Amino acid sequence: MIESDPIAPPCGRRAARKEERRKAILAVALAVFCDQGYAAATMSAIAARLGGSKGTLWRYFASKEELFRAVTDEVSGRVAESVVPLLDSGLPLREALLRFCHHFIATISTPEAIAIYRMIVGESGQFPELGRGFRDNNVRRIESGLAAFVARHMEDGTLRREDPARIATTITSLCLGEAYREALWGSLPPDPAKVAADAAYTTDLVLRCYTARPMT
Amino acid sequence: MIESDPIAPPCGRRAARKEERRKAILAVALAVFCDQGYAAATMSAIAARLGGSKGTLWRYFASKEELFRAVTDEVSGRVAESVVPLLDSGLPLREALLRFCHHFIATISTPEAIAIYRMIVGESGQFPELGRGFRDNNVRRIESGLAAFVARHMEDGTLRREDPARIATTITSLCLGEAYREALWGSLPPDPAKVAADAAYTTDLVLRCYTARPMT
DNA sequence: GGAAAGCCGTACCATAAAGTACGGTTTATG
DNA sequence: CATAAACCGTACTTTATGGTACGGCTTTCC
Repeated sequence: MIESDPIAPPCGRRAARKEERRKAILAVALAVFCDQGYAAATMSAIAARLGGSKGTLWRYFASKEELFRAVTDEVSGRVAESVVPLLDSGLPLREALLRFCHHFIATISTPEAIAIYRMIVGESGQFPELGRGFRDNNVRRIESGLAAFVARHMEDGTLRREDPARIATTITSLCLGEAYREALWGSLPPDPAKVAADAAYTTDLVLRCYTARPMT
Repeated sequence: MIESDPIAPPCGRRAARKEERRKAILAVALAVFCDQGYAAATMSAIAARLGGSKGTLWRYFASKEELFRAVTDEVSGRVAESVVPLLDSGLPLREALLRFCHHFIATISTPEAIAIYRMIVGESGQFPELGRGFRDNNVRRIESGLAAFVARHMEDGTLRREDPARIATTITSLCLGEAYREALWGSLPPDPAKVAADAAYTTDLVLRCYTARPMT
């Protein structure tokens, strides 16, 4: 028998198309899930919006649940990825922290982010891995990044030496202020002024509490 | 005064039974919704667990959605009621705040509280009033209570004069620490040690930042 | 050029759950 | 005691949806 090509992971145009199709499905499913919610979203709706047929959907994902999981997996960590690098900007403490908080609050208050979070929280009674995945892929990554950032500033003497993980949690908790709450509980798009205010307040408070030199 | 009559509302015994029945339905529905989630809970299951028939359910509530709304209405404000009075204990600032935080964190980390919160957040994409009701009946009441408490301690000079509402929000945000997160995202019953630690941490931080005399 | 894979469209199946209908029974009210 | 309301049990209707089956069309691969 003739050997097939042993070295060709990204082989053939066929596999490429397949991958592309998969991404397309995930994207469409994300959109539909986002504006219908998990329960209300139907596979038929997803297929329709995809422009394809239902059969194709089941060729890629064995069930609605699996598709949903794939979607959340795909999306999990997106916030962390977009926001953690900001902490390596090399800017001075206050500016770096402020930028981080601002971007972080703005990102998680997005209608899309809110919709995903709602689904994760809402379904994690039935599927606990959803909540845990969110915690591990998003929250932990962000707080690890923050903790490292904080620790760096302890090294150079700018911040008091306290538990960096605690401070990281404190920062993310404080970021869940008025702006975010209005989005989550009030179903309103975030008000940029409030986002900025919450970011500034968080930054101020943290610096006030944790700078090495006591406040004046 | 009404003597040993077990049910004492002013109306006839018939209306009383009706009210009682309604309460029973709400209680059962709450339980079923809590451990199945809104979508997975079925009216048949509720009727079964109630020991009654489906017809009865529809005599009291026109639809599943209406029943759900009634349940959340009934439950909304429960945390506020159980936790706000703690602020009027007359204890010194630190003790009062610590007690409040401890009780607050413990209450909202309860499996039932988590289950209800998950439903409210999960369904408030489809029914925005749910989230708003939660915010208005629970969050706002709690934070109003806290703000008044804080303002009182500003009056007597214990705390710095800053925006009491902001400080109230800060306190509740800080209470959503490790213990609560483990319950919400990790689907684990709350660890009493962590609850206590989060309460203590929150209290310390707030006092450190907002006591009138700069920290030593 | 021919085989195979992937895909579309559509029709279909099975199931489950919301909501209805109804006859018979208990229970309060007058 | 008679009436009417509330209620139970059960069977039924309707609708929606996850999931399947299949015939034919298009694209990729050799």
